[in-house]
Amino acid sequence: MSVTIYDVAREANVSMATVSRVVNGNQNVKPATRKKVLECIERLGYRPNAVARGLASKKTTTVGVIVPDISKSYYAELSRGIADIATMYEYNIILSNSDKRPIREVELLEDHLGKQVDGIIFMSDSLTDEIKKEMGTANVPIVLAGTLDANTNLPTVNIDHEQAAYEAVKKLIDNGHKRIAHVAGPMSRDINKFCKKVGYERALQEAGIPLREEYFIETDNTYDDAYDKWKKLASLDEMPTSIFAGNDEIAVGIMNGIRDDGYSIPDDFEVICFQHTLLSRVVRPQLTTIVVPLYDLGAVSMRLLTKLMNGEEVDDTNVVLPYRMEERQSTK
Amino acid sequence: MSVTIYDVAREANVSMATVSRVVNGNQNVKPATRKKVLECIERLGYRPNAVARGLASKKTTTVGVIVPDISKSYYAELSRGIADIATMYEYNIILSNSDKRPIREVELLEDHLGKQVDGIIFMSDSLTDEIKKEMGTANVPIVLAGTLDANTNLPTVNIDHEQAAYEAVKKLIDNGHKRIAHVAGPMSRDINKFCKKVGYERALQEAGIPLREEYFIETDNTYDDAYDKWKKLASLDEMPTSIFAGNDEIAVGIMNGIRDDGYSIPDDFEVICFQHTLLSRVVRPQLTTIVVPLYDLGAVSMRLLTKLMNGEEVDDTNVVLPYRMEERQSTK
DNA sequence: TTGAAAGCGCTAACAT
DNA sequence: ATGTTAGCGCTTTCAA
Repeated sequence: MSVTIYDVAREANVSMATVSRVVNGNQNVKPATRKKVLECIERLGYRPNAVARGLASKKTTTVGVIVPDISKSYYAELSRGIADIATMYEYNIILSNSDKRPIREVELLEDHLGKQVDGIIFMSDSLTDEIKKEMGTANVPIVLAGTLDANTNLPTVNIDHEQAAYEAVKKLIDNGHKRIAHVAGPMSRDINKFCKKVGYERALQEAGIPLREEYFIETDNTYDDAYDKWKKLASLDEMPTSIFAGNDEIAVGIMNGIRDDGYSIPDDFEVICFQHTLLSRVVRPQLTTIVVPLYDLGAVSMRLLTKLMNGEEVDDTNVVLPYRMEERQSTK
Repeated sequence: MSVTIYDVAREANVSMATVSRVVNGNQNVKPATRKKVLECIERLGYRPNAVARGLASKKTTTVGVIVPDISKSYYAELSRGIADIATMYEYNIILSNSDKRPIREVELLEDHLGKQVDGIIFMSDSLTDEIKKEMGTANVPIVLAGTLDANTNLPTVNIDHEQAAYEAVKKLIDNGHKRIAHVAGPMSRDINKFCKKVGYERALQEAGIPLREEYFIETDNTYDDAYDKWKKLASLDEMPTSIFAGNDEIAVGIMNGIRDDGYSIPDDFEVICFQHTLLSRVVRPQLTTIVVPLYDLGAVSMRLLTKLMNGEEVDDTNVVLPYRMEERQSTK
């Protein structure tokens, strides 16, 4: 079949061990032998079998990435950050979509572990007890990226969503608004429920503005749903004068609703949101946003994972990355 | 360390062969034995080692996916199609970004082959001789997804971009336009150079409209570049009256340029483009587009690959998928 | 229906 | 600096 290390050894009149040393860049090889071996490798078209290597060395230089849906640009961007750092440290990535389904998440974890990945980066809306239990059986490090970790002590990488939401709403308050709606993503996502919403409420309370149930709208995170939900807000006796949206896709849905009703932004309504995609910059008016460093979340997660896989001591395994606000045209 | 097939065998008082049969669903096992083995597997928390299995069976149930940039929604969407079919056939995916760099593409192919993937799905702008040569050394099937294949006979999955471009431009012509610009993606991408541009030219020629050099604009496929390039068109003595854009991101750049110059769409300019993202639907006016079935391109590629990996006879390895035009507000 | 045994292609002591 | 020799954990004949 295909050429093995043994074929190369025979061809070069050395042992497999020597070929192995050459392939792995071990210095204990006489330059002349190295040259000879390299020539045979080239001539025979030898390509080391990583599976055999993995079995023998118990390391696959592969990490698992479990993501809700790679077709969402949020995760696509994050994954690119993961991939670049993985490449830098010579790891491959096995990428799987969970669609946030707990059963599937457990299956995938099991599956990746069976494939002997050296580590895993996990993303989800919320961690079930089952998945936590499954993670407990893993013998390789796991890092949660952009995923809240309630009462486990798994390594995580995040931004301070609560504070970011607070600042976003604070900006609206500072601009004089008292009627501020929050059009959120699904509450099944912990970050929405325990961070963004909480930050929104904290800002209002701090300003002495009472919370109004009718100003809180939950969406399924899609443009279309957000567009529809605008009607709810529009039908209120007392409409809000500004909107804090969970992300830019939601914000654009709301914006188009506002616009189609003949109102204008930022004159009639001010809008602010978390920025996940290009959308924020290309719609008109451009959206004022909290810029989420998605690429960095991925990159830092992977970097953290490499340390963990190396058995390095990590002082703080709960990394919090900075974010920034970008003021554009949807606020004054 | 971790529990192996041998541990299970001992615990269940059977041979490894029997455990292997149970794990692999082989029918030649007495139900009682199967039950006993299954219990031990459960009790010991045995998890089959896919690396060992891969070495022994010479199949890894893993396919390689080499993509220019997963953070682009074009490829993210396509990859999701690949992933879903892969899951259906119980394959894992190793996903790598090439950034379209030929050297990197060759490295990645080599790398994936070394990992003993059972097949590869490859995406790129253009195939260099080196990559074709490298592909020749592969002992597993390779499918090109959304990637033009000049004079090789690799399996491919595509839509008829030339015809689609022709129809898009034809629509503009039918709407009475004679001054039609083509704002294209980079010509380094074969599909742009040999399909979309050619379809544009064919439509014009067929209508007896002479090609004008100044109406052909190349961009780097980004919103920002397209936005800048609008100025070129705007500065012409005789501006075009309609634009055929390579994709929606380019189209939105052009649209915003048009709009910022105080013109209106579709009254002053009509715009049509290929649809790669959500953008087409959420901008106002919504864009008339050629809808590219990205998910299906991925799914069909993976389905084709499974057949090839199974050694099935495939009558036609150059699949051409249908597309459709969606008329929205950027044309009359 | 079950077991024994020979690899799969490599790494990693241990020798020399 | 190089070779010898066990495995790594599984699948897969071949026997029984």
